[in-house]
Amino acid sequence: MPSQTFFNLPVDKRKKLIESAESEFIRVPVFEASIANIIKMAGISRGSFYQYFEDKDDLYFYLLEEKLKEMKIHFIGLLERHDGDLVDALMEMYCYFLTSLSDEEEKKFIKNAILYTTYRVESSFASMFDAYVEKKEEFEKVTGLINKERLNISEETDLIHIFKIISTLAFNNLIEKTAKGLTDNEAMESFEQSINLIKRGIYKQSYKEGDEE
Amino acid sequence: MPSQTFFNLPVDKRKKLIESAESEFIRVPVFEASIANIIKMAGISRGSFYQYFEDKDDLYFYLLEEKLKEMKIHFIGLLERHDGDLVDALMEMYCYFLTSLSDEEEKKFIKNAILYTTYRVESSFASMFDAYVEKKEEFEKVTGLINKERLNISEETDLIHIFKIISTLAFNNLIEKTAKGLTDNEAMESFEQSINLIKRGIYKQSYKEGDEE
DNA sequence: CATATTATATGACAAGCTGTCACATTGTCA
DNA sequence: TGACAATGTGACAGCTTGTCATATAATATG
Repeated sequence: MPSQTFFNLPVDKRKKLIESAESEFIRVPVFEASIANIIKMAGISRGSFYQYFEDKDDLYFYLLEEKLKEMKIHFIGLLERHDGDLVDALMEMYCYFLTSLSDEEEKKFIKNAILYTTYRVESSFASMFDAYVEKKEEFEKVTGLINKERLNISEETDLIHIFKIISTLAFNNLIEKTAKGLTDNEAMESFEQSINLIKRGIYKQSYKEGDEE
Repeated sequence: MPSQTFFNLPVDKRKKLIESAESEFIRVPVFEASIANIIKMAGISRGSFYQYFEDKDDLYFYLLEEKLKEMKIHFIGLLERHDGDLVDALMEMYCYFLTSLSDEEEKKFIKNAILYTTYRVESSFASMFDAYVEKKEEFEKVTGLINKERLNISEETDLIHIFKIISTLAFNNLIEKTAKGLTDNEAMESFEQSINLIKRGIYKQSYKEGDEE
């Protein structure tokens, strides 16, 4: 987390610093980004930088999470609009995310995040979908909205697993899209095909029942 | 790829170099690993290092892929042993991978790979499961072995999607296990629960049919 | 055998990076 | 005005990487 000093900064200065950082993270992935570049652009001294942030990562994850914050807000609304259909809501969520990456710069930022994703980056993205799993009350607020009638759930934990499966697939679809340069449509189609498969099950009903121990 | 010069090296020297590199990648993740440390341990000069490898990544991915090579060999055998059941074969594959990470050092190496996974690392791991998708003939050799009767496939591409879904889930399970320090059993259980969900489908049959457009 | 040619090995080096610290400046309150 | 805290500064040590002129070893050729 950035220090209080950073948040005490006059708006202009803070804004300039953030913009400088963004433009550096647009240029190259985190691990290649240079603090020297950022402070040069922002016109602050090296010492100041370390007064605001612990290190490069501290700044980076602050930015990344700020960018993802507004995404999270949408989810509950989407769930209501889809009559509690978890899958449909998550799918539109992902679609919204894809199309909201409107300008080129935003896309490059995400590309640098995605292609050099570490566990921590993935967690940030995952929390866009399942932040609710962490905080019990938030989670229950969401599960209350979900139409469970529709889902093939036998245990309590199944719901969490479904959450995880879908967000994992969404995230992986994003990586694939980014790496292979797919269009939004191509990515969404591939995603839909996967989702349809797991909706209806990858095993035929007849075999399944006979096979299960 | 390492240069020919590297492969021409006397066995002892090459071995020592590889061991030095391994111990550095066990100590810290790639992006923190220091070439200086590796060459000091291996007793070679800086210049030589750059005659063998393009850069740190070149060495790293050479090592990583060597480690994964033997894993791939198992897969066809597993598929036969499971009467062409794709899911069961992939599951045992993953289980084998987990338990084969026997010694502590091997585990640390993988941990450093997993927690600082980039797209390239993920691709290396993915290729353990779906290398076959890339090479057409290899792929057909494998698909020939798969019992498709059992699977809920309507389009040609569904099979590839199933491959991808399962390997994505396996990889993500590995990340989760590593990050949260789960035991092999805990990880496998969680993985099985996810797999069972997608085997039978996450939507109830009745709703599905009525809902689909 | 001697010499030419190619392959390999070396470490000093420029240019870059990070995080720290003694010090300078600014702001605030009594 | 003085005193104290908050903030800003850039030189610095110590690390990093990749290059290159040079030295040595190995092989081929007349």
